[in-house]
This record gives sequence, structure tokens and C-alpha cells, in this order.
Amino acid sequence: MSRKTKQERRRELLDAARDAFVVKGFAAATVDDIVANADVARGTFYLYFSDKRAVFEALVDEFLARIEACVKSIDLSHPDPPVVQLNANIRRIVELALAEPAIVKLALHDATGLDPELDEKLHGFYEGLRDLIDESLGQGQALGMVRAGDRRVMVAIGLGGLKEVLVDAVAGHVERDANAITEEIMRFLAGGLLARG
Amino acid sequence: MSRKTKQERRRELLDAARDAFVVKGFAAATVDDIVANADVARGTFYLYFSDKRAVFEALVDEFLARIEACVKSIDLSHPDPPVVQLNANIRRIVELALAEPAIVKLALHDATGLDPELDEKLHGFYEGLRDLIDESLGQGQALGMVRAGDRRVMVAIGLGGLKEVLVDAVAGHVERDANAITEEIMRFLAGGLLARG
Amino acid sequence: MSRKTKQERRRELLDAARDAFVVKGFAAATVDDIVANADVARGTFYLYFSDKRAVFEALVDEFLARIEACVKSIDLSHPDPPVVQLNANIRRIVELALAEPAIVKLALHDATGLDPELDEKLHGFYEGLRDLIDESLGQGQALGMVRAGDRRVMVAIGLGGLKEVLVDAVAGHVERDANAITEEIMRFLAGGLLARG
Amino acid sequence: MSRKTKQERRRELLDAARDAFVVKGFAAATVDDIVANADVARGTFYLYFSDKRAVFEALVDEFLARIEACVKSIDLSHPDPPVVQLNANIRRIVELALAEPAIVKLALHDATGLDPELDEKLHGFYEGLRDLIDESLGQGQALGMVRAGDRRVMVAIGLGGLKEVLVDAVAGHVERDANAITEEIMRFLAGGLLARG
DNA sequence: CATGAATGAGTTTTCATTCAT
DNA sequence: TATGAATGAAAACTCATTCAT
Repeated sequence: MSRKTKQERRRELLDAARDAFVVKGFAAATVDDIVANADVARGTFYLYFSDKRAVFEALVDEFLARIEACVKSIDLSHPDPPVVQLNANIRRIVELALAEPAIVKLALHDATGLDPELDEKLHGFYEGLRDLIDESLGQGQALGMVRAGDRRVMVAIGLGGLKEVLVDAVAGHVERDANAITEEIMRFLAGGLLARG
Repeated sequence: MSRKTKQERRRELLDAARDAFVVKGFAAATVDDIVANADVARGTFYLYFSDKRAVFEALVDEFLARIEACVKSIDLSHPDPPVVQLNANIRRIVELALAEPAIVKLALHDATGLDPELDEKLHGFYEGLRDLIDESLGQGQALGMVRAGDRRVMVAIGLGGLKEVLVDAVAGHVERDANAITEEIMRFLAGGLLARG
Repeated sequence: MSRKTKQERRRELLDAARDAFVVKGFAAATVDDIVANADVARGTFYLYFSDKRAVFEALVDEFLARIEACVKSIDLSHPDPPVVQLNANIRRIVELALAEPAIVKLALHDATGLDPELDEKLHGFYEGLRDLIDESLGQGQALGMVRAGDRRVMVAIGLGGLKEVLVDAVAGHVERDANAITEEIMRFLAGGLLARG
Repeated sequence: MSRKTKQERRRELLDAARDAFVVKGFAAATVDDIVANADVARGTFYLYFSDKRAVFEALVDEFLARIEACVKSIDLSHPDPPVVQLNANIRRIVELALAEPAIVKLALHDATGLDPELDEKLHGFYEGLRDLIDESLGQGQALGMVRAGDRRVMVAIGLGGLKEVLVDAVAGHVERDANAITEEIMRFLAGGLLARG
């Protein structure tokens, strides 16, 4: 029977760490929790990660990469109209969140105030996301597809709204159907909450 | 020179704790940091709070109470029309957030996953807020003032958007003018992001 | 309404301390427990006793004095025969123990290993008691009233037996009638446990 | 050179704790004292015992088990007559006590009032012992080998006397020869202290 | 005399990390 | 590679004692 490869062990440890962090949060989860989940000895952990922060960072990196993969720049020369492309972006993010609930809780909730380096990383990610959306909104405004307004505030509301919906969906506070959620988000973006007078 | 009253001392410790938490985050801040900020001995802390969690909880309690005080139920028999009342609610919250940037960061950002009891408290607070807004939306829908849609999702987007704007405002990512922010939020609620086709 | 005298306050503190020590033992009882029992402020305690050890010492002193008062040297010229005098000594001790159960637990059980000074005191008391009994036994042996044997062992057995009976009586493990207990002790001293062959 | 086994390390810590307790008493001895005696790091202690109370309890458990092993029920069908069997029981206990002076001091002297659980354990042990002796005395009375009397008091005196002799022997107050001590105890049981009139 | 807030030394306890096997 | 016993720095927490009022 063949030994596990390095990659498999690393994967197991990542998953074990993810579970531990989701249950107890980064600060309260111990390396002991992680190795217990992974069913390996304490020392083994340090063969794969330099320290506790490193696993967390690896997990966040992984998640950010997967989110980034969901977001495709709106391309005006694309056969689909921009609204459809936006819709597809949002649906991919919602689907990812519903498929990996643990990691949503982790990266969107728990990841701040741990240590400066990590905060930096998450902050950078959000900043990148904000810039991306900001830019798109600017493009949209130029084309008359997005209404006028303070774009940073518009971005914040949009991003915050999306985050909250995902967290709530994962927590079961709102329904867990990707299409329905995406639809509702689109309606919000298209028309706000209030009825047209 | 008169000794400080218990209330004053408690206030000092609360402020000292808030500063420590803001600088280092809840997990990394130590009771030592707090008492150093407050310029009292280690033991003094424990005369006022049972442990680190307790001060944090007190800070969050205080803040949540102040937010609650900002929100007044929409009253249809009020001389001001509902939209104006909504606007006033939002402005009060935005003003509070801008006045207490440190606590916003703490309560809206750091406060999850620390310990079950605190999570419960925050959860209860948000649940209450969600119910209140949900109900108001229902009323609005019945009166034709709010468009149709899945109210839980609508609430989540609205609440999340608001939270993010506040945190971003506090962090300096968006402009820090209460009126401007309120206006922008109202525009989002009234018409979403996209231009009318 | 007249203030309490120093003596009254001191008495209250002694009683409060006795209760605290009986409930929690010397080490676990805090000065807080004592002043709470006495219903005075923390600082007041130190107006009457130099420290925690001092109250305990005062309590033990008091108790030892009362025990010593129970024990009267056997006097051959006394109208009562020696056995009757012994009986009276024992009954007085048993009565004291039943009247002051708390203090039995304290001085006979809890008082060792606290600090060298206290150990010294108790040790000295026991040594004195042992010497007293040893001497009496020697006298008795010389007069043919006490059988031959290693007096130190005889003393130890007698003293240990008495202590245990008192502790058990106080704890309710044996009956709590002073006369019956005294009788039974006398029978033990007079004839051991085994029936005459 | 091979690492120590868990059992060896545990043994070292038990011995180190015993020494610390004997020197300073349970209350005054610190975990630091224990690990210093054992020459291990502070944390190591907690790999083997949950806290100071736990080591003490383990020490007491061990000793109680060994005492229990000394006591064999009197068997009337045994070739040795009951008195000889009793004598053997007592000698075994005395020998154990002389062999383990440190633990005698701990278990018979220091062990009460530390914490409820331990008190319970000791209480249970003594209760068991008391019941055993009580029963044997009852048997003896039925057979006319033990004189009449309140058995609970008889047990208390006998047990207390034995305890005190052991503690005194260990402390050097009485001679330390197992046979001589056993003899003297037997004489006490057989005939009390007073000479036959 | 009495108060009780404040002190800070002394302990306990945890846990990330190392390293001999 | 893997193990898990050992480490010890870092925190948390307690409580006898002091002292300004």
C-alpha cells in the first residue's frame, strides 16, 4: 500500500486546518486541533507548514484565487451583453460560496485582526476587488449603462451586500438557491428596493 | 485631590480596552495592553471586568444600544413621509458610525467567532434588526411603496451594504461626510446601480 | 446607638474567620470571605490582625487554651479516685468538642503544613499534651494502676483514638452523647477491645 | 541513550510532587517546585497531570490501594487463629507506613480539606475501612471474642489510635520498629491501658 | 476607627514550536 | 518522512496587603 504523497498530506492538513478554523476561529483553534483532524502527529504539521499562520494564509490564498477565477472583466465586444456577463459573474461567485461554505466564513469573517501580514493580504484582496468593480462602474457610467454617483460608496454597498448575502446564505438565513439569489441581487442592482413612483 | 469614581475608572478601562483592541485586534490584545493604556495595575482590571471577553462584550453592548437608539420604526401617521423617515434613520446611523470609528471597526468587523456567547448576542442583534427591516419592507410592499422580491435577500443586501459603507467610511476608503453617504445609500435603495434602460 | 467596642469587633472577626476556615480550609479561605462573614470592609480586618496567619493563630490559641482548661492533672490526694478524675477529664474534652464542633475540625485537622510557625505551635501543643499524658501514665505505672508498655506508643494510641472519636462525633459518624462517648472511651482504656479469655 | 517512557516520567513527577508536598505541604507547594524537583519544564507537568490536585490525588490513590492490600478479612476457617490474623494485618500496615514515611505524612495528615473530591475519596476509603472493621467486630462479638460496646466508637478509637501511631512513628516520636509497634497495638486492643484491678 | 479601591507579586495554565528517536 | 515528548515563553488570573479618604 503506497504512502501518501506530499501533496495529499498537505491537502489533508489544509482541510483539517480549514475545519478547525471554521469551528473555533483562527485564534482559538490549536495546532493540536488541526493534527487531530488530519490524524497525524504534531511534528508532521511543521514538515508541511512553517507555522499556524502559514496554513491560514495558504487557505486564504486558495480561496481568493478561486474567487478571482469567478470574476471575469466585462467585455463589450463579447456576444453576451454586459448585464448578462455581470449576471454570470455574480452567479459563479454565489455558486462557489454555496459549494464551499466553510471557506466563506473563514475569509469573509474571521480573517481580520490576526496579524498585520494577514490583514494586509485580505485588505489587498478587497482593495483589488473594489478597484475592479470601481473600474467597471466607471466604464459603465461612461457608456451610460450605470447611473451617476460616488463610485466608492456604490462599490462599498455592492460588495457589502454581496458579502452579507453569501454569509447569510451559508448560514441558512436566506434561501440557498444560486439562481434565485443571483436574480435577487440583479434586481437590487437594477432597481434598488423602492418601487418606481 | 479626589479619587476616581467607579464609573470613571470603568470608563477609562473601557476606553483603554477599545484602543488596545483597535490597535491589535481582540485576539492579540492582552489584558496587559489594556491596563497599560489605562495606567492601572493588572489586578485593577479584574475589579471591573471578569476577563478580556467581558470588556469586549461591554463595548459591543454599548455600541449596539446606541445603534438601536438610532433606528425608529417607520410610522405612516407621522407627518414626514416614510422615505424621509428612512433617510433620517440611515443618517443617524451613519453619523454615529462616523462619531465612533473605533467601535465600528470592533463591533462590525472583529466581533464574530470570538466566543459563542458574544456571537449569540451579535446574532440576536442582527436578527432583531433584520426582522424589523423585513417587517417594514412587508408593510412597504403591501402599500406598493416597495417592489416585490425575496425580502430576506433584500434585507441582507441592504444591511450588508450599509455595514460595508460604514466600515469603509471609518477606514477612510470612502468619503466621510454623513450627508453625502446617506444620500448615496438612499439613491441605491431607490434605484439600484444600473441606469434606467 | 453605641459603636462596637474593639473587643466585640475582634470577636466578630474571629468568629467570621473560624467559619470561613471551617468551610474552605485555611489555604482556600480568603480575607474576603472573612470580612464578608463579619460584614466589615477589607481594610478593617488589618486593624485587628496583622495578617491572615494571625487570625488563624489566635483561633488555635483560643482553642488550645480551652482544651488545656479541660485537662486537670490527676491528684492522688483528691477525694475522687484517679479513674474518676480521668473520666472527668475526658468528659470535659468530649463536651467541649461537641459544643464547639467547628473548632475541632480546625485545630485537629486543618492546621498542618500551613506555615512553619503554625506547625510549630500545634506541634508544641500536641507535644505538651503527650508529655502530660506520658507523665501521668508513668505515675500510674509506678503505682501499679497502669499496665507496663512503651509509653510513647500508648500515648499515641490514646491521643489518636480520642482525636478520631471527637472528629467522628462532630462529623456525626458516631453518636453525639458526651456521656456515652466518655463511657466507651473509658471501657477501651480499661480493657481494650478483646474479651477476657 | 533512550528517552524515558511515559511511565517513568510519570513516576518521576509523582516522586517529585511527593517530595515537594512533604517539604512545603500541599497548599504551599507550587507546580514550579514539583517540576524543579523532577528537573523538567513547567509544561511537562501538564502533560501528565491536569493540575496540582491531580498529582496529589494520584499519590493518595496509590497509597490507599497499598493500604487496602495490607488488610485481609479475618477468616475463621483459616489455620491461624483470628488474633494472629489481626496481628498480621496490623503488622503489614505498620511496615508499609514505615517503608513510605513521606506518603503517610501526606495521606494521613495533609489530605483533608483540600478539595471536596479528594475529601470524598478519603472519606469513602475510611468509611470502607470502618465498615470492614465494624463487621469484623460484630462477628467477634457474636463469637464472644470481642467485648460488648458501641462498635462505631470502638472502631473510631482503634482507627484513630492506629493512624496516630503511624504518623508519630513516621515523625520519629515513637520508636520505629514494626514488631514492637505492632505488639504494643495488640496489647492495647487486648487489654486497654489500665492494669487489671 | 472604618472604608474599599488599588496594587503587584506570585501562580497557574496554555500552546506553538523543536528535536531526539 | 513521521513521531510525540518536551520545552518555555507568554498570558491569564488571584488575593494578601496597603493607603488615601
